[in-house]
Amino acid sequence: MDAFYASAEQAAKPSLRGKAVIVGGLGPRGVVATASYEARKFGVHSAMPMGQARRLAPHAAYLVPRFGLYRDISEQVMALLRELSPLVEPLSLDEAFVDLEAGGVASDTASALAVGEKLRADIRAVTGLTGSVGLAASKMLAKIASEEAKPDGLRLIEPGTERELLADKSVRILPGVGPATGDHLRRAGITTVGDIAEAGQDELVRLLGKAHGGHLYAMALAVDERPVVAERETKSVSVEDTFDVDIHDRVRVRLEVDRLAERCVQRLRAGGHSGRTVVLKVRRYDFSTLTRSETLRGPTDDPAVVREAAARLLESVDTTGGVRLLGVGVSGLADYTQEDLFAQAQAAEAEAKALAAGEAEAESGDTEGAETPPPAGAEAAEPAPAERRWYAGHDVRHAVHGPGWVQGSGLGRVTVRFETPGSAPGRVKTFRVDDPELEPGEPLPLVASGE
DNA sequence: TCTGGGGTCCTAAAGCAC
DNA sequence: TCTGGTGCTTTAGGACCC
Repeated sequence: MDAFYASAEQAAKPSLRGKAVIVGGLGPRGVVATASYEARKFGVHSAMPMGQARRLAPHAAYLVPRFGLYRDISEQVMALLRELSPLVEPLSLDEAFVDLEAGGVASDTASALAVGEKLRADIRAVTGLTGSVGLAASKMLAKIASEEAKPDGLRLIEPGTERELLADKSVRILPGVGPATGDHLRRAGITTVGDIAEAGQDELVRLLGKAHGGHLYAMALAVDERPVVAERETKSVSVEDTFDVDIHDRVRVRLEVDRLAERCVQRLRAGGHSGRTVVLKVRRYDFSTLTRSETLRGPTDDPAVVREAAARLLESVDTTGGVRLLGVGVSGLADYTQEDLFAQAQAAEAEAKALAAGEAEAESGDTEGAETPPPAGAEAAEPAPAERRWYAGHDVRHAVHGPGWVQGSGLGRVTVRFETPGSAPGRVKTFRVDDPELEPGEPLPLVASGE
């Protein structure tokens, strides 16, 4: 999908069509998730700090992402892809590989082009958004083709022309070559894909190591045998928060770690998983990042267990100077099964017994494990009841004026633009943030579903 | 207003078993 | 018993992707 989040917002908000739209975190440390093509003309691009984007495009519309909406659209598109083939590999909400051969599509150029154009038309009809299609003999080349097709295009790489096509391109177009590897190669005098092919496998392996070097050399020769894999199982689950200002208070750090552990376990459970390894991530004031991990004897999805492991890991981290980000993750995932439950119950029982035995022998000293966990989810995030948050870009409904979206808020006021995906650009009105006639709304369908 | 969040994969070191 | 090699697991970090 082209500039996906921004395009979805433009489709939902008529007044933003043709305008610079930037979707991302709006806090002091936010970054750009997606910039519309109009915004890209100002030099704004993804991963750019929001402050820099505001300097480059001060008049753009700045919106908070609405993942629920994007997920719904994504599901519509993925459903279209699954009509083409059972082998669909989503890369993200807005990208996927499709193995057309497995879908029984004839392998000639004309058939592929026909399927690609029909898909683009279907995506537009169903979602109201444009998507681009890359057609080629491998995942790498299809991806490169789709990049070249954007926006709103289709590109087919003819078999046999691959190496020629790659030769002059920057090494950065190859998957797996980011800033670090790009620099590394440049220092060795390698800047194009052709240079890699010329340098030879031995040289690449010497520069980048066996796995990475060998892989890259193959890519440079347009050799990519990676299959399209429909269902890849999750390997880890994590949550992290960057704070608007660094946290110095050790007690607060501990509290945030508890909350993150709680959230992490919720997600873990929602996915039907349990895991053995708990990971704590700390980004310090100077952006240095460290992780600490602990592997348990068996998989768990118990919030108390994860919280306590994370707290233990925190003990080994120096946070003087301030903490910018905290994260808690669980890896070593196991399917959540009866066996796990059984093993857990047994482990808990054994632990309880050991503890009881220990206490019986010596009822002094050892404070470990004696502290009672705080009541689940209690004093945590208790939002001040009067203070409603109105997020830029989110849908609202007014008792008199109907559906609209938040254009901005501050100083006790919230500005709403009243328009819907199918309407003409709408008018703006301003209300008090606690206006009883104003309430949060649900995203409206981008395409009228009337039959 | 310098640098998000959720992942994956690779590497290297260290500890341990054999 | 000492030593060496090997291979697995755990841990930490880094690069990369969208």
